[in-house]
Amino acid sequence: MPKIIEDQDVFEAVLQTIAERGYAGATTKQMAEAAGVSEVTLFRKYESKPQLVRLAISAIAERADFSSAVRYTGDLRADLLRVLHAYQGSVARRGIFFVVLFSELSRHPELTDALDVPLQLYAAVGDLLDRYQEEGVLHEEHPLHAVAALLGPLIYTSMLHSAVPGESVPPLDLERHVTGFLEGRLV
Amino acid sequence: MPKIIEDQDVFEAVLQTIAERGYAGATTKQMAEAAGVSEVTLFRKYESKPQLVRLAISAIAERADFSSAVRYTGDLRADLLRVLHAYQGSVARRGIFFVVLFSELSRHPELTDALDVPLQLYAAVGDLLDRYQEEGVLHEEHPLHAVAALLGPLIYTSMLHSAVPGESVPPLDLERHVTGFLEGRLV
DNA sequence: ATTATTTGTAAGTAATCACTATCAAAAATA
DNA sequence: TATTTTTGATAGTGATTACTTACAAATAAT
Repeated sequence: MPKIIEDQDVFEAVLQTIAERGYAGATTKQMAEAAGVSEVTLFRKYESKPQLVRLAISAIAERADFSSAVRYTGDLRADLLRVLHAYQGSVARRGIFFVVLFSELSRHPELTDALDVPLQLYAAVGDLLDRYQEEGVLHEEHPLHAVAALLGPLIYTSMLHSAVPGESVPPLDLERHVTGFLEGRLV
Repeated sequence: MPKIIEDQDVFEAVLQTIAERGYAGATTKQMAEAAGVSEVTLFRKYESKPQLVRLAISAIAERADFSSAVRYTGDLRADLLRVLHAYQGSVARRGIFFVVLFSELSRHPELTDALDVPLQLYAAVGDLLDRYQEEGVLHEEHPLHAVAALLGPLIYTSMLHSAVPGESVPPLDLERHVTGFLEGRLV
């Protein structure tokens, strides 16, 4: 009973499984089950586990299209909000996937190139902030530190959210977060 | 050639190994090697892998003693700096361990109680920030969101640091970070 | 209707995992 | 010195891993 297998669906299931069990902890059997596909098909079409994961990451990165979200318009607040919404929608939403990526994949040499995807995103956000610094709108600091202040709390929150299910940790209010980033929290 | 095995050293090696390979990815063989101890000894003394990890986490939590770092003095800036230094020194320093803890250990039911350690720390920091909010010194927001803004960037930076070795990502300037947290980045 | 393609099932591979049993050697204790 | 305790080396357990082979069945293309 061959059905048409959509790569996109398989990739989605793969990333979901990794987000839940970690890269080493996620078995190809689990991935196949999550994708509703036979394990054999996974190897037939994608060769190996690292190759499958690599393809999945590339696919999601293409679809996310951060490059269009990270752009300069002169409206700092709007630019930051757009970045945060894009990040929230496509990265933080996948639970803790990128955290796992960073903490585990860097040790798997055949997968380290997958790290380029988020690293380039962070660099792009850094460039954006750097431009506003040069304009004198933002205080001077290492752009990557500014990126940390902007995206770090999102990662932290999604981390907490995945560890403590329920409503004890409400989702970040992005507008408020941008305000805190720009104007601080002092009354 | 029996030598005296110090639990503390073994625990340190265990956490180090997990920080590097993830919980599922860290083998008992690797842990034994890192500790300079035979793998058999690990099982003789600590029973099983999850038990060993549980003991290691408890031991490090006891030694860290965050409760003395998180306290109210009325000097907001000093209180925040003290918290950040404590966090940087004992958590962020262990590479990415706590991130791995959050992303993986929540799936291993026998280890979930280890999550209480950082969760209680975050709650304590939240209480501290909440108090300053009630005094009218800080803007009102969900305390855990304020904690995210305070600690999230540290986690993000240590994540980047472990993924991209070298000097491309300089360590966070904690004083500057507190300033950004309190006063924002707008010129 | 025939063929080629795609998938599933079943079985099995070698490697690795957490973990155990056995025995000898080194140190601490007496 | 004699004895007990602690550790290491070796070998092995069954389970699970990523991955393969072989064959049948379902669809798509012709």
